[in-house]
Amino acid sequence: MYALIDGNNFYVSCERVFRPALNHTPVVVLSNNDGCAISRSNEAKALGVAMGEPFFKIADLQQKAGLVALSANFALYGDMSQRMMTVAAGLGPEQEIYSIDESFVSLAGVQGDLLVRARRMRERILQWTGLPTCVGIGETKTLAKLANHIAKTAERKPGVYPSHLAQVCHLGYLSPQARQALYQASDVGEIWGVGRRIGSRLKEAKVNTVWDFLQLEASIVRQNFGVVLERTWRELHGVPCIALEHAPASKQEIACTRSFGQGVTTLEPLIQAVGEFASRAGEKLRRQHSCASQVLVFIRTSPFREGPRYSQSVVIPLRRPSANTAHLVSAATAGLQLIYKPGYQFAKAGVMLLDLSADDVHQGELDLEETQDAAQSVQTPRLMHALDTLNQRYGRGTLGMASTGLTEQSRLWSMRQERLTPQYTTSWQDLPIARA
DNA sequence: TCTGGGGTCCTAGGACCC
DNA sequence: TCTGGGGTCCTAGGACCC
Repeated sequence: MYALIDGNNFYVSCERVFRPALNHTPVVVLSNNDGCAISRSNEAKALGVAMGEPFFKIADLQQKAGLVALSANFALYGDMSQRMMTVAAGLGPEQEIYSIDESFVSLAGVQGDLLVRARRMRERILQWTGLPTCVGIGETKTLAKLANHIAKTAERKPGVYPSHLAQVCHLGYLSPQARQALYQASDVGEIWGVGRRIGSRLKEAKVNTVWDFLQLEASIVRQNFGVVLERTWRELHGVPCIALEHAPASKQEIACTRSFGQGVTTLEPLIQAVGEFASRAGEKLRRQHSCASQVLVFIRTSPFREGPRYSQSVVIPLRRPSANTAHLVSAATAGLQLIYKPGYQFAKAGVMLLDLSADDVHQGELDLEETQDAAQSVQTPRLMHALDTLNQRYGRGTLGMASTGLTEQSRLWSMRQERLTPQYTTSWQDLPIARA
C-alpha cells in the first residue's frame, strides 16, 4: 500500500503562508521572466487561468477580477517543501520525494487505521507549516496518484465524487462497487502516465474513463500504446510494477536553460549567458559529485514570433571528464561560436552536461600532455569548492570565472519585477511571518 | 511588447558488421 | 517476381512527468 501526499496549489500556498491576506483571492505564481502562470489558486482556476498560460493573456484579470500575480521565489518553496516532506515521512517506513510538492510513502507494515493516520498527518502538516495537502492511498503508486486526484477534486469541485473522499481518499477501504463508480467518474486523461497525446488516441477508441481503460486487454494496450502504458494498466489493476525510489539516483544529465526577456541578436550577450549557464550547471554537477564528458549548447529563436526561425545545438566532447567550471565554460562558448548566426532574434539558450560519471573514477588520471597543468589541476577541486561555497553564502554571481562576464547581462534572463501586481512587489523576507 | 525549466524512458531507424 | 539475415550501437524524436 502506498500514500501520495501532495501540496495543494503548492507555490501559491507557500506565498499565502507569509501573506494571509491572499487567502480567498485569485493568485498566480509566474515562471522565470514572469513568462507564464505555473501555480494557480482555486480562485484563479475558477477564473479560467490555465496551467502554463502566458501572463500577457491574463494580465487584464488583475484589473477585472483582482487577480494577484507574483514572481516565483524558488528558494522559499524549496525550504517549505523540506519541512512538509519531513512531516509526511512520518506516515510510513519509507519515503520517495517525487517532486517539490509530492512524496510517496510506503505503508508496508503500518498498523492501525490508515485513514485516521493519514488525516492526522495532514492536519499536522497544516498546523506546522501552514500548507494544505491532499492524500491518496492505494495498492500501487498509480492508484495512490488516482486516489490523490479524487481527494483533491472532491474538495475543490463538490459533486464530482462523494464528499467524504475530500482531502484524504483511501481506495483500499472502498467496496468494489464504490471503486467502479469512482473509475467511471474519472476521465482517462487523469491517469498518471496518460498525457495529452495518448489521452486523445484513447478517446478516439471510445475509451473515455478509467473504467473503460481497465476493461481493455493487456495485450491490446501493449500492442497499441507500448510497454510503458501496459505497466500503467497493470498498476491500475492493483499489481505493483513501479517501485518506491528512495535515495534518488544521481542525474544522468544536467541542464541550465533560460528564455530571454527580449530577443538577443548579437554574439556577445549570448556568450555571457551561455557562460553563466555552464557555471550553474557545473555547480549542480559538483553537488552530485559527477563529471561530464560532453557539453551541449543550444540557441533558438522564439517559436511564437514572426520572423526567421533558427534552432541549433552542438555537442562538444571534453578531452576527459571534468567538473571544472573553466572547462565547461570554454566548451560551451566554443560550441556557441560554432552555431551562432547573425540576423536572428534569439529567445532562448541553454547548456546541458551529458555523459556523466562519478568524479572519483577519474582521480589521478592525468595524462602526459597535461602534466604541465598538473599543479593547477590538483588545486582545482579546492578552487571549485570555494567557488560553490561563496556563491551559496553570498548569492548567485558573487564569484565566477573571468570569461563568463557577470552581472550586466544577467538582466537578460532575470525576473522582471515590474510585471507584478504592484502592491505585492515587496520581498517575502520583509513580511511578518504569519505562522511559524 | 510579453509564451518556464527542468527531467526520464522508450522506440524506430540508420550505420555498420559478419 | 525477386532483392540474405541477423546482430549491435547510436541518435533523434516522441511521449510522459512536475
